[in-house]
Amino acid sequence: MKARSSSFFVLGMLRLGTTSGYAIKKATDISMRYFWPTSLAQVYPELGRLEREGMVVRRDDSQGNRSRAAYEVSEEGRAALLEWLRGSEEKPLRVRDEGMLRLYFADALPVAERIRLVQRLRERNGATGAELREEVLPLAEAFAEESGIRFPAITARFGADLYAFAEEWFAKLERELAEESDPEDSGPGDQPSHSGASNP
Amino acid sequence: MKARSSSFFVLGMLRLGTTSGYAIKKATDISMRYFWPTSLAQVYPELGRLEREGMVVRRDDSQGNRSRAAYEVSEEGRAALLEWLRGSEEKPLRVRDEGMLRLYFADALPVAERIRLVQRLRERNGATGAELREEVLPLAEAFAEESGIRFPAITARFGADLYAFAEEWFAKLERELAEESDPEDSGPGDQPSHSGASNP
DNA sequence: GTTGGCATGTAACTGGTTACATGATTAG
DNA sequence: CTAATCATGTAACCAGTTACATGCCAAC
Repeated sequence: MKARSSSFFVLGMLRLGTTSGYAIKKATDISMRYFWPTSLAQVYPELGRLEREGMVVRRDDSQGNRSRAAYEVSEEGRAALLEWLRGSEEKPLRVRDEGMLRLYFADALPVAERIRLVQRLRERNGATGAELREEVLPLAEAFAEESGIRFPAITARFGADLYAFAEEWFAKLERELAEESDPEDSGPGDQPSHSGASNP
Repeated sequence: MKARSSSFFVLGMLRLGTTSGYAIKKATDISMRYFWPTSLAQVYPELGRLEREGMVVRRDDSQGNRSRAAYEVSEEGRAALLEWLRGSEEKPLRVRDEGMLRLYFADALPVAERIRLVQRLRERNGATGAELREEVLPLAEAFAEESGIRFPAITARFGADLYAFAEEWFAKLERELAEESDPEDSGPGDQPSHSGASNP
């Protein structure tokens, strides 16, 4: 079996209780899209591959005239998943993000627009954080309660905390840039020294 | 001109003072690889496209027998970059990471191995954080000092802080899991209730 | 009766990586 | 003298996305 992370993604979702391709996509959109977005056009061929490799077994689960497949992870599939989970060398978390690229080049913008850019970046992180906190975390925690499966909730929590951190970080940068460009606006009696190597 | 982020990446790097394709790749490896990894096989064709579109001007910069091209951003190129930097709707920062996938499915592992997985994830974030803190940040700050261009350093700082946060978060999770599975190991007089919805 | 969700799949395209191919110059 | 770095590019491949194509069923 070829070691594609997408295969393990599907395998893992099946082991978590989802049975059909459609269900995998739906469940992912709710809970895992922040760290592993996917599409149906990826899930279906992957299920086919896994079946051919004997990692999953397909069974018909049609309801009346509406066809549906139900997949089950085979013994080999379980073993492969476990082996992958144990896999030792962890590649670094790599982000590839257009927003960060904009930040990197922000010197090209006039000061006021730099601040607006930073503000937008703060807002988008805030929005993602809120989604995770308010929508996916509660669901993941409910799932943990009823099933005893805790790591989906832990993952959601990490996402919520991470994006909250990013939001705060950008909020702080925003304040600092605003203070620099507009010193009179700082608190009463404040000497707005933009000097010392303050945080960002 | 087609709105590919890779075009703006190259455009931006040129505006930052790098002149050749090779130099762009090298500079990226040092400073921006954490948020925008790239390869020569992407940079060269991109430079070609940008030239055909009139965004950059290629000039020969060969040193003796060693050929080298030097690109300069045209007026149109500068305008396009600026427009892109201003571009309003900021797409959410999307991560796609195998490590997080492992975390999500970690319930399938026996407890001791879950902890080891979390430990590995902590370590990889720590390693990336250290690289950013010790290698890229100093360089970016030196560059800021000599050029007045600050946002590369700000970006590096964000990366350093972000990965440090992630490291701490996983360290905390690691401690909590260890305490749960091995209650005698907790501090003297500690009632190791694994109950209350503590952080992760 | 028509919109939206359930359900499955394929085709075309895009963006990116690794490997290949070549050659000059410099540092050890 | 040979390994590393500078320098440019192409070809083959891979993973992922969007768009297309089809049809059932429930809700409004």
